[in-house]
Amino acid sequence: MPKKDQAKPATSHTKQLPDAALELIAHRFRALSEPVRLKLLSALMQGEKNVTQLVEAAGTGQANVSKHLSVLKQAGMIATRRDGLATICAISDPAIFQLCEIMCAKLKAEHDERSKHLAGF
Amino acid sequence: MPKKDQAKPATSHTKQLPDAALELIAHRFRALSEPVRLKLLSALMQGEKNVTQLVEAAGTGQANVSKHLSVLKQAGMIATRRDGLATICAISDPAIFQLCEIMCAKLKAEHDERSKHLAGF
DNA sequence: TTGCTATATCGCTATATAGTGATATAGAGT
DNA sequence: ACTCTATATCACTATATAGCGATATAGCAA
Repeated sequence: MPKKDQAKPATSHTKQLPDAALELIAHRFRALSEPVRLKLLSALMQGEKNVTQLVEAAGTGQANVSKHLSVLKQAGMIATRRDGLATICAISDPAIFQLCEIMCAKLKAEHDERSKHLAGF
Repeated sequence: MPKKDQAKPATSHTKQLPDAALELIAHRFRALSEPVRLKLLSALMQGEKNVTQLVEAAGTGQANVSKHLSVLKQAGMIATRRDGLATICAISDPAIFQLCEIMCAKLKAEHDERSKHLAGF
């Protein structure tokens, strides 16, 4: 019979993270894997905003923004509260800043590298 | 005619990152958004490995692993070299470690939070 | 050459999800 | 009650991609 993963790691040197944890981590990275959601987070880095403001910032439809916001919320990246008619959104996890900084630095480094290749042109 | 994004930011206060950069960043986060790819990276954190070893570690088919590796390679996260019959893979960007550490810490914090809620049970 | 092994690629199916327009719900004002 | 505004949800289409089996390619050995 094929060996199946149990709750405890079987050999303790084969895998350092159980599959369930990998799925949770992948799910969170996935929340950051869409340009519209990054644009929403980028807008929220300047401070909390209501959905109408975010629709304006995102440049896509209201229904679409609403869905993207629920993805970010489920991933624990933003929090929402109701204020009268408006739903106010704010970044709820400062780790977002670190993650985006690292990824941006990576991008910038690669961009500089590409520019260097064109320098002698 | 509908207004299209030009190369230069129009107003310079509406968006801090151009759409093209957001797409590149999203693309890189997307490479980290699949459990199998995270498992591959996790295996590579112990040192470089050939594809056969990675197929074993990933627990999925060889064709699938090959595709996932090409995604990671295109995202600049791993590098490959040929050694006889084997293709040796290695993590090419130390930023991966930071990204995963932050995400894991986030997960752990949330898990501890959930456990606390069950503490009085 | 032939054969074997390691890896990559192709063709396909199934699933997930981004986007849209229409509708539903919630809250405030009349 | 009705109306307006803000947001959420539904129904649908289109696209992307994970996974699989089969095939192709590359390198080594005989």
